[in-house]
Amino acid sequence: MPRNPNCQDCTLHQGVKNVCIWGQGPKNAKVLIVGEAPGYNEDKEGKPFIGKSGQLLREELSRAGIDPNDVYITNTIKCRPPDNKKPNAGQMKACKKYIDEEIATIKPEYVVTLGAVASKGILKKAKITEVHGKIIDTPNFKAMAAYHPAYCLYDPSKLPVLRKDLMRFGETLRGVKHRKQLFKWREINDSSVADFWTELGNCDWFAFDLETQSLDWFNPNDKVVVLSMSMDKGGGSWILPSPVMPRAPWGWKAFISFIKRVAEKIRKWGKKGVAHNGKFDNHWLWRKCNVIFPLDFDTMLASHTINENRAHALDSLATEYLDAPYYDIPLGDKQGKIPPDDIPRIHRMYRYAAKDSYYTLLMRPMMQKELEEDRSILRLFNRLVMRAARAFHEIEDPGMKVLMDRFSENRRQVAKNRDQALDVLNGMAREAIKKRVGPRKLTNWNSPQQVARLLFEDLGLPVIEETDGGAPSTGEATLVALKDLHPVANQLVKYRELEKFLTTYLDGWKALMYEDRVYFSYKLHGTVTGRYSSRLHQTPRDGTIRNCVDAPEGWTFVQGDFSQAELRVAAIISGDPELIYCFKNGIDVHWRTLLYVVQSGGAGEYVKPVLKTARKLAGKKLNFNDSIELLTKKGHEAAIAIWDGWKEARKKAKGINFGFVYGMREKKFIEYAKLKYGFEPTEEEAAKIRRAYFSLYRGLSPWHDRMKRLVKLDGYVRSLSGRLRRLPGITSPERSVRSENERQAINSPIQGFIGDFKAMALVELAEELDPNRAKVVGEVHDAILFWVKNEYLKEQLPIIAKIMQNPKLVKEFKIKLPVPIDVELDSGPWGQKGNVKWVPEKAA
DNA sequence: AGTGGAAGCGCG
DNA sequence: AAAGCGCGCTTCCACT
Repeated sequence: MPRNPNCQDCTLHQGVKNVCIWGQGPKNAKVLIVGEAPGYNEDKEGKPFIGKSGQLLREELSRAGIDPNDVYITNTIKCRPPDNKKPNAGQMKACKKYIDEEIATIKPEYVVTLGAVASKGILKKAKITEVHGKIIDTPNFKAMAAYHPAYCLYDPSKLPVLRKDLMRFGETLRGVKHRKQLFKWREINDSSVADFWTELGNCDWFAFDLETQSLDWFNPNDKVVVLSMSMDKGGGSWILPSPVMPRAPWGWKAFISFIKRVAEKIRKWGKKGVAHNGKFDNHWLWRKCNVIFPLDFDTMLASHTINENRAHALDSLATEYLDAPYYDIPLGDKQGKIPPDDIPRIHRMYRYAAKDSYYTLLMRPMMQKELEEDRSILRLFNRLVMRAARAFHEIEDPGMKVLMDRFSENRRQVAKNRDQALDVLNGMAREAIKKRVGPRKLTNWNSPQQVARLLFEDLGLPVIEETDGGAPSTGEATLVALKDLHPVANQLVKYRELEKFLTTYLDGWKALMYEDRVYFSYKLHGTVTGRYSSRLHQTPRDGTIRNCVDAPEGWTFVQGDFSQAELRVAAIISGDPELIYCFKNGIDVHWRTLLYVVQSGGAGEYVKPVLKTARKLAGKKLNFNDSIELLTKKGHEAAIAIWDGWKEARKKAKGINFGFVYGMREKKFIEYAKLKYGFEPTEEEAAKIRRAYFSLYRGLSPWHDRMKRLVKLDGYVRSLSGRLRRLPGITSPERSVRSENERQAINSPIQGFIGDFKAMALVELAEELDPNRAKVVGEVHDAILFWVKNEYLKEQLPIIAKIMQNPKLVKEFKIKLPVPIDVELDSGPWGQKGNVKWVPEKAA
């Protein structure tokens, strides 16, 4: 099939200069490189890769020792899509025959795909961040996916990755062997077990990894499939199959007691353990064998501490560090779901499992070296990250106690309300449509597509905003804007909330539950800033779900909050005198912001309430400025006692504080105000409020500027705890990318430090508290959750507060905090109104 | 039958 | 000219 200038298989041929642009290069090329689609220049000249990204590609090929003239270069899609849009599925399909034909004609030994479109189209592999750089075998050629040079031009932080991938690829072409295949694995049995003990006895470090039937370590029905261990100092890799596997050398009792003996010897001999997300493996070892292995180094957490921006999956790190070939196998195989007589497939699984621990073992010293390149990073990893990893095994283990009766009753109620809301919704829609366009099929209200068709076509309502994908949005902001035009809008908001509660939480949690406990896990590497991530974090504040979480019989659930942590740390880092003054003198910052904004002529609806409230508080009529001053002094609680509306007003100010501190501009502010509080400031009013804000907190702008300068200079910012946030995108030629990186440079040190501060408290609490009296059971960013034995509440609350306010590690890290971190403790079912609050003395 | 991107929404 | 930050989960939908 030759090039086809008359192709009309999709719409792309319309409006392009050159239809079906073919590749360029030697017809017998050993390497075929395939990009995405022609751009403007390519379309104009009728040749692929002649613009800036083509130039970059050729440079990088040469740098990798590959002559650009020796390779055949083409695109997945042969016609230029309009407006630099990504080709859609139909276009991909229509063009597939051409690129297949091209590959069949050239018969390359190697194919390199550039970018997600090519990777998906040619290799059927999406997730370019995970698969790039791996040499993958396919029936007709070997292949490697890499980032597209155009993407690297857009975000230069990806360029080193492309460079490294091409370098490695060049070496592969020249036949450079990256690593001698020393890897071999052995299965434990009667004749090999003596060698196993010898190797374990000789090693300094051992790596361990489990394959399991599921991720649910808390479920007694799910079993361990294999344990793999690898030893250094000349040791090899071992497979210890559980009785889940056919021909396992033991039954469950013997398997478990063997693992117990291994754990005992490891302890006795002082062997050091390394694992990739070892917290997970230790959960299983603890629940199934009642032992844990020492976790002295976690390669997943090291990877995150070394470079928070990359993927931390073991196989992608193994590719990066060790040039490991692609070695993944199907999920079912890892779970042991293999026909018992399929020995090769079982051995393939064992080999896979053994490689996991082998690669983990090999990466440990390499990562150790990288950590040692930066003293603060090394300190952070050893004294905080690894300690937290060990602590979280114990924190997660008991799960969260659920009040089952309350939970099921709430589920029933929410389901009923959801069904009712749905009926009302359907009724409304049926009526309205009948009048306008005649009968229609019932809308699936969970489908944004169908909702959009109903709102904007059938009902003829105006489109308010578009989604990222260019479709008319049916999000909450749109529905709020439409609420006076059609009752369906408001009703849909109600339905969505109930549906969310029901599916995501009340039903969604069931998969995490066993008996009366719900088991959450935390990713300590879950964010780029250094916060943790967990499903628990999204639990609605509304009591429906939260109040069902409590402590077991005889214990009390306690939540310890760092009060206003983000603004406090913003005050510390920016040095803003007003914020510092507020925190030192116990003035509520949201309240201060609110009154100042009103005083400066923003939020006009609060002028009257200011005068009224002040009059009541003073017992006489005051002028406006005196009223503001009095309210500031008396505080928000006194004001709320007089007029409940101040509560809502303070909430608005909270949004202002967070938005503006992190760089929100007028436009977004208006949107935010409209959605959350139903008032719509003009551009001018918004600008006024914003100006007032930055003149009150005059230290904020200089701090923003400082962070922008720093990140531009260094390419990273560092938090007080020494954690790095690398922002290589700051050098992008795209203003929007640079701006995004600047805002992250402002936000990350705050978010990151609070995360680390909380972790400092957490490890101390987990290590120091007497678990018979109080124990940590979870965290929510700036809050720590506990169970406290009832009779020790009085004794334990001050101990908890003291550690939370002043963790020892803060001093050890030589961090000085001019503004104290205050905490509030709250006991009773999680988030329940009317719980007992306890505020300790202010921190020193 | 499983996968992955979008859209939408819950949290700090 | 234009710009809050950080997450995880469920559903739909298109695809293999």
